[in-house]
Amino acid sequence: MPELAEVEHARRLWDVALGEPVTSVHTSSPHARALREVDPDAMREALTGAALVSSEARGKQMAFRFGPGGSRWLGLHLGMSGRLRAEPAGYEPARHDRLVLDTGRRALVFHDPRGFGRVRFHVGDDAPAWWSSLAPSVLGVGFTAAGVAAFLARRRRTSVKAVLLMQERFPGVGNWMADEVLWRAGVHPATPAGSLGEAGAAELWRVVRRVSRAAVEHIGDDWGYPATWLFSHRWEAGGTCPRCGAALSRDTIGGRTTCWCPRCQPARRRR
DNA sequence: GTGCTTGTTGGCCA
DNA sequence: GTGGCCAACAAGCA
Repeated sequence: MPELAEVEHARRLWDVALGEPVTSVHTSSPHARALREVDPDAMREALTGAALVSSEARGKQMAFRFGPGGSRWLGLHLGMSGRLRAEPAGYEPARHDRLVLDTGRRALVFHDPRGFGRVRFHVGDDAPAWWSSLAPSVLGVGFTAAGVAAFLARRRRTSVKAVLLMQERFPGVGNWMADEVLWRAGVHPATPAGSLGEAGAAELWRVVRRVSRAAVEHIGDDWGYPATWLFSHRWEAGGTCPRCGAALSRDTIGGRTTCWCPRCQPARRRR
């Protein structure tokens, strides 16, 4: 389920170890896909003895910084099925644990059965490109209505659903958030991005921010979203629209399973 | 057994 | 070069 809010939540789970030096580093098989971009031995050497000093999430990406000045950069992406956990000291790495950092007081675990997640590592005072080149947060000042309008215009023939999934403009928006946004905006997911126009783009911009902010506020240990959200009904058999009660539609749009309300999000007439 | 899956990438084609 | 689409990656679940 890792989208913006879940990633932010995952990041906080590891923050319990802030200030604690790493005593040992366990990685799964060196040829695991998740580790394809790192040298496990070099990472182990650079992290051992270094304390976790800060963490940050940007969209679906996370950076954990270790050591004096935060010069050791550990980047994590959860992929489809990744989870972060903090376990008591003495934790034994289990199947599909891609990375386990032991601090002596607890173990920080990156668990990812499907292996679409990704570990990156960098040593240096400056942020590596995989961190510094990320798109501006949808909750920050760099995410503007004008930027959204220009992006939609450039991808005018692509379905708005597929466009919302593009991390280069909507970092952190994933499949369920895209559907939630379109449902609230009353836009059919197959609508070509270019047909929304300036007003439609501005509305989409507003709703992306609103859904993102609300998702971050609601994420927590009990992790559930309100029953008034499409999210709560999209996977249940015979799910109905929480706003109008109509049976929800489901189809593949933009290459992903997409759920929408045919009454609240009618297909657009061609102009 | 079948047919899905909350993500990303690379390759192909227009 | 840009935009657009899709298969592939892997494991678990119904």
